[in-house]
Amino acid sequence: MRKGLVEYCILSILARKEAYPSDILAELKEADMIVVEGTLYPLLIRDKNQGLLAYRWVESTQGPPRKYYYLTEKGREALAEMDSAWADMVRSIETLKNRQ
Amino acid sequence: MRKGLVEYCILSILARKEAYPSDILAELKEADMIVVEGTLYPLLIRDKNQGLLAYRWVESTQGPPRKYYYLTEKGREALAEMDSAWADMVRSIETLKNRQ
DNA sequence: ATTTAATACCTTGTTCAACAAAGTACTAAA
DNA sequence: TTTAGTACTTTGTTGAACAAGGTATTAAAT
Repeated sequence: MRKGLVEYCILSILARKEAYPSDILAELKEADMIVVEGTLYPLLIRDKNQGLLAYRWVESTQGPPRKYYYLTEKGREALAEMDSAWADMVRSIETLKNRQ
Repeated sequence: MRKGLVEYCILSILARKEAYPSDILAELKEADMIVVEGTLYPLLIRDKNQGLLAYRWVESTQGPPRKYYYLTEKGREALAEMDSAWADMVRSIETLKNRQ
């Protein structure tokens, strides 16, 4: 019911611009959301296999080439549903909290 | 990181008034948060064993006696931390979403 | 050339919240 | 003394997230 928040965050990040894993981890960290590599990589692979994400190789001047991930159309649709589910969840909590 | 939202909801409900499981399920449902018995009962027992909740038996006119659960002082402290964690999470999502 | 350090990516095994699908026990009315 | 309704419990499963490793590539240092 409320699993997949990390996935939601990652799709949200990639909705703005393509990024490679270290970029994503850095953005999550800036938002005070600590996620480790062992969580991120399998998640990216899973979403790629489901057709939500795709990637392209990009050469780096400071090391090995990087996998830049970006949202597919299917990924944007999935994100739209997650936006809705997240809004529902926030509303649910508010409902519970504001009840007298 | 973001597990335990059901637990958060239940403690929030019990922070207002004591309740027995069916009451809790009804309140969750009103807030559009579907939780099943198989989730609720073990969770109540777990939190009771951790000292966050306690219960008292109350006779019912329509069936067997009920376990009315209520928050302990330790439970209120735990809830305060969850309030903070939830606020952090909402803030994190907003941060990610509002970035240009 | 060869080692070292940094970067990038990947894998295996574990944990535990939540769920599914049962079951048991008690109460009251038929 | 069944039947139906309510209340509570248990066992097994799933899967997101984590912990703790590993391999591969690149560039700089030796």
